[in-house]
Amino acid sequence: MATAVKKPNLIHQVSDKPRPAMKHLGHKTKKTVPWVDVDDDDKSRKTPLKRNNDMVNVHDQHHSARKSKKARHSYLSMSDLPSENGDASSSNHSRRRSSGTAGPSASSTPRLIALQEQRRQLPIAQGKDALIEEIRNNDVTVLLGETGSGKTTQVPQYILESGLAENGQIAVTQPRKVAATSLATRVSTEQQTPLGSTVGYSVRFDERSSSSTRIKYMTDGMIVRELLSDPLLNKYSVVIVDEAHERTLRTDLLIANLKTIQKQRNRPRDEKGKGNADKMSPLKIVVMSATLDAEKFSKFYHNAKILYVKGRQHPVKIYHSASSQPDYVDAAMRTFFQIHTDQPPGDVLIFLPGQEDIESLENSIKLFANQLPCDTMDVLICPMYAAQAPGQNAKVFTQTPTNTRKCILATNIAETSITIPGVKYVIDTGKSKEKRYLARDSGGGFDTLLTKDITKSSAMQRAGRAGREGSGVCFRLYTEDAFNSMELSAEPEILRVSLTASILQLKCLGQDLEELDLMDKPDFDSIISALKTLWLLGALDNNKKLTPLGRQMASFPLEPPHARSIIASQAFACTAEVLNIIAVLSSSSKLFVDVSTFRDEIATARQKFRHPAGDHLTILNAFRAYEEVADSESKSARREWCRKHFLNERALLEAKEIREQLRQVCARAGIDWKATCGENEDPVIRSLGHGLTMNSAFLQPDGSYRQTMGQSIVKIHPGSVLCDKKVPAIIYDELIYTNQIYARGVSSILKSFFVTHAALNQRNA
DNA sequence: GAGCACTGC
Repeated sequence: MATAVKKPNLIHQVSDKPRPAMKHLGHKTKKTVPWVDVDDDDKSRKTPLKRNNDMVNVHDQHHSARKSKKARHSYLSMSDLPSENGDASSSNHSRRRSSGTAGPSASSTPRLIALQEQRRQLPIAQGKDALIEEIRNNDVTVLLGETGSGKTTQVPQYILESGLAENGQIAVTQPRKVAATSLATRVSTEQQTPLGSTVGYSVRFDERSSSSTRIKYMTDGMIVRELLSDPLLNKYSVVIVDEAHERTLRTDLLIANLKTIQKQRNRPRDEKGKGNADKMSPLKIVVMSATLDAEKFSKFYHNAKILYVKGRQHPVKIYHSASSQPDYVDAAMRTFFQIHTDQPPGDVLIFLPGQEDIESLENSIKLFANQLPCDTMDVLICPMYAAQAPGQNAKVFTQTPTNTRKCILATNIAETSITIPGVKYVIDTGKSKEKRYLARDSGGGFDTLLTKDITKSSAMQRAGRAGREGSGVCFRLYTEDAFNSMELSAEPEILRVSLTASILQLKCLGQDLEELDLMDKPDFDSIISALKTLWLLGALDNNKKLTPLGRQMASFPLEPPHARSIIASQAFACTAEVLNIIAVLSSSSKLFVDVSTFRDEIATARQKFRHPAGDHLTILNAFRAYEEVADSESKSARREWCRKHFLNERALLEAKEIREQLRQVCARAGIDWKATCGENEDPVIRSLGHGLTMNSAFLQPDGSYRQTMGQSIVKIHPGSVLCDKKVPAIIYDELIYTNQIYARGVSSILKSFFVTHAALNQRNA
């Protein structure tokens, strides 16, 4: 705990130390502020973010790139681009009805006129013609656009108006569902067409598009899934990969596939001839990134041209700590009170790695806030993290009461996923938790979840959160040197997650991950580990070739072990039960919410669902109980029931949607999803066992559990109903290393299962 | 006695 400090006046203590690193103090030359101002001069007060070292580097990189003969990169700032006469519909290339995009005559309401005016004011609007020209002349274009440039909403519309996509749709991929749906809504408003006509979206469980759809916002997972039915993506004539810098696993797979698809689709075209007698229409690729690694995308696509568009952000003043702050929770608290007592009103957003630190800081701040003089503003603390009880997170969005300063304690959830209004100050601890898969050639790999230093991109993103509505201030609890030595951007996901599902999916496309032309190639160990898992599940044969079982597994939108469990349930006639469990496990939110203050109440409420066989059947009990209530009660009664039992209804509602989708897949595969085993639940565990064979452990004489595939000692996670129980053998959903290796989602299983299962596998092999 | 960043099909 960080509450070693007893008196509020000690808040300033840290700043009384010598400050050798200090170069310049801001306008407030208070001795007590230990901050280093990164703006040595005031020339760029308008865009202090640009003053960051890596932004400067971009210029340097581009300058040197321009000199190099090989690289074709150019630095097109908005001032370099020819400006356009303002009316988008006057574009020479516009062959479509102008949809009233910017023409004043077409707009009817003042709101729409304002909207079109807003569009014209976006930084990217001035570079429109040059941008379209580049896209027209190049197969691949890399667009580096800062936040607020308008690239995501405008570029697809420019392409549509230019007629570049006449033979197909324009796909715009996003890593997150909310982004895809909200962008589609926004852009369809701008186009003055109903959502789902000209502009639509496609995300899991939700599709709004039609045969007339020209611009389709979709998740990257969705388009990778589409590869299975349309390997050349013939539907699309332009694919825009947005947020490419995030380097999600699916974005990387898409980028690799687009390269080979483009080679095939653009090949028959005669270099000179415009006559497109070929059946295949060419594909244009636009890669959009918000950070500085655009070079990498360019190199990957044969030195594709990089275009740069300025962003629009309010100025954010950045201070670095003069010395490093090992106890970042304590440092965050001191900084918060410095802001609270010295700075004008405005909410504070503090970035912390996890729930534990958030709770600890919440307690410290509460303790001190009570001791402040009466004339200071009140403090309203809003913790915010994904695992938090739903409804608690909503507190963040409520209007801050008068004479109150909101203090938001958030994880990375507030970095990209959620934008919180009213934030003027950001405190950045420089830390986040990162999940990383540790492959073991024994096959018993596991995830680690450890606190790590963030990257420069991340630090800039966090600082930017202070400048959403007006100028802001960001206090970094690390030195400028520490910032300079940070990695530029996060390691791509493909290098740190389990590849099991992706390798299976690629096998269905006839591709091998190890032969794919990827921007970053994963470790050999990681591939071997995934191949081994797939072989164990029966998805691959001894020659690494896809089996019919593997193909069937890939048809489920699930992790291979879960898909395997469902397929196994057919033989045990308990598909109904297994689907219920897998659906809840696949839900993005947790069913059992933990609020530490109600621990005892939660334990009592959960007792009702507790199943001696473990977590899987406990989940089944809870889901069944909910469905009984759901059938007979009103919506509000259901909600109340969930609240009373500390169940997250959102998880249950999502599980029902997933279950419906899984039932459809089952029906297509000829699996009877209605098959039920009734009261005898032993077959359920057996089905799960077929999917989780590699996730099993045996009890040792000393009372610990040891992996069956690997040598690690694992502990049952405290959140499990089997915690502290000693059963001969367990299966688990996942293994996660924090302080120890914990097994989560645990069920008891007969040891003999593994003997018969192994025999069965051998016979099949 | 002890605990868990975030996505996606």
